[in-house]
Amino acid sequence: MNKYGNNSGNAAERLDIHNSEVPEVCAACEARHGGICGALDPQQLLALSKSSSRHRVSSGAELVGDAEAVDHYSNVLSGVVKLTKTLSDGRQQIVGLQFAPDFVGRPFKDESTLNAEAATDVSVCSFPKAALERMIKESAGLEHRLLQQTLKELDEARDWMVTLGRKSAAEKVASLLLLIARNINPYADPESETVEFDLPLTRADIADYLGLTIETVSRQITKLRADGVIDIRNNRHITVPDIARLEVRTGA
Amino acid sequence: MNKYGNNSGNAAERLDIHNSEVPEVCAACEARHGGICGALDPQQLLALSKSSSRHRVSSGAELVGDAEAVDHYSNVLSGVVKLTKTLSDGRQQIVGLQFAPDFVGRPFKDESTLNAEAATDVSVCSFPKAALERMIKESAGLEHRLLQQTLKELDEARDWMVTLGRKSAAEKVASLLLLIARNINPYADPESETVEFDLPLTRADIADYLGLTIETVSRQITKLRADGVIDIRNNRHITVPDIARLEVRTGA
DNA sequence: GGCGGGCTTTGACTTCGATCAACAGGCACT
DNA sequence: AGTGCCTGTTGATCGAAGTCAAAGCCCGCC
Repeated sequence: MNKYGNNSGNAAERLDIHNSEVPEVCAACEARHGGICGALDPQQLLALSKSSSRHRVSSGAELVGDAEAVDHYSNVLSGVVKLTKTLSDGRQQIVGLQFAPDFVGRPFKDESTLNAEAATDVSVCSFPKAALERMIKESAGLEHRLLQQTLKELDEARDWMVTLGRKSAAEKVASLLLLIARNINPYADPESETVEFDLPLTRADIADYLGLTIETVSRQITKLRADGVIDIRNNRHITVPDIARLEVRTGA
Repeated sequence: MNKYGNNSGNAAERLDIHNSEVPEVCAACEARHGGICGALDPQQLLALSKSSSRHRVSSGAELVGDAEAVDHYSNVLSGVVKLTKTLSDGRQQIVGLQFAPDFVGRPFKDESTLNAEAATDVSVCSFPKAALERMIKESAGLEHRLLQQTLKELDEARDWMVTLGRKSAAEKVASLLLLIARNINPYADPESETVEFDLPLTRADIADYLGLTIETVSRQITKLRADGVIDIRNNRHITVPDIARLEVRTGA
């Protein structure tokens, strides 16, 4: 079994013979709508798809190791990837969550400065670092998409800094639930007042994302449930009957 | 007095007549070494400099307001700019510090999502949003520089998330002093073990950057001084006799 | 069905940083 | 010199979140 877990397959095997058309594997791909591949024309898509491949990564498996040489990038197609940093004494902090169709990787650096790990079972489309960097040089649109994605991540990181630095434990937990509710199902009606989803994170993950302990996270979730803001089944399945009530709990 | 404070002057007034040469105002500019203007050739530099102008912004003045329409971008030439976010009830968090020759502004968005304010007296080179965005379309190199700068800021934001989420108050204060020591004087020998600088932030700013109160910041600084890790004169001038000893205090 | 291990919850107690309050130093202005 | 303001320091007390400990729940496995 390779580092991606099981069930890998090379995308190039099933390419359409008409190379002016969108490659079959890319045709219904998340990453072409909102993801970086949306910047590519059919010919470029074909070129990239020749060296790309889809993988399933099982929960807990590592996509990119901290301080490890990076030789490939990925697009998340489904599932959630957590980006973590660890201090020398073992304290850990999740610094970002990547949902479909986000890009995973740090362009223009040979070594990763963080750890990317599957929080749930994940499927990704991976391609060699060199192939993408070559394509960046040829396609201004691709670099533009990368810039847009990076700016989006920077905005999100800065929003989260406010959560980490200035919110109470109760507000932090509410903020996380809201973040997940808004990202986990990209096709949900954003106007709908009731939302339902499976938590992609364990209590330990939540604690690491919020800068809390698992006990504190558990207590705050219990309180939200006791107050009727959320409903929980099997510790993971969450129902938010009224998103606006959850928003109030985030502290703005 | 305009919103930049005093002493503004239009750069185009003193342009060299040989337009294949680097414009005089840009010749010795910080932003051409490491800043985004380094990506421009002399002709492009001339074009941009025609609509750009240098300003002095006095400490405390606002460069960009939150939720305000953005019509210009800037490069920091000297001094320190703080980027802040504020919750509806007034709690504040500094989400980034910009030193020379950093770029200030959020490309491709009409409204700012944060507040940029001069932490010290600052000098900047500003240019219209439209001029830069036009130039981005023409020069792939410029967009590449912007991407590099954005990736750098994202790395910094994520490092800081670890500080906010997982470090003790003592480690936070040490981390901040180290950050400033490393950024305030770009020409200092990075190998030198003793460093000296003026704090560009008030205790309140430090508290807002670290997610603490001013009292806690003050106590931790007092402790570092008592332990001989730093020396302070006039509340602002800091001497670090041995950078390695400060690093140990950051919790790594 | 019963066993075992991982995840989660709950409770008792401790601690770090926040809050409240008083005061000290520096500086501008009268 | 004297006053007032702003920034920073120090002390006393409080409370939110951490730590330590025990028990419950869920699920796979024998």
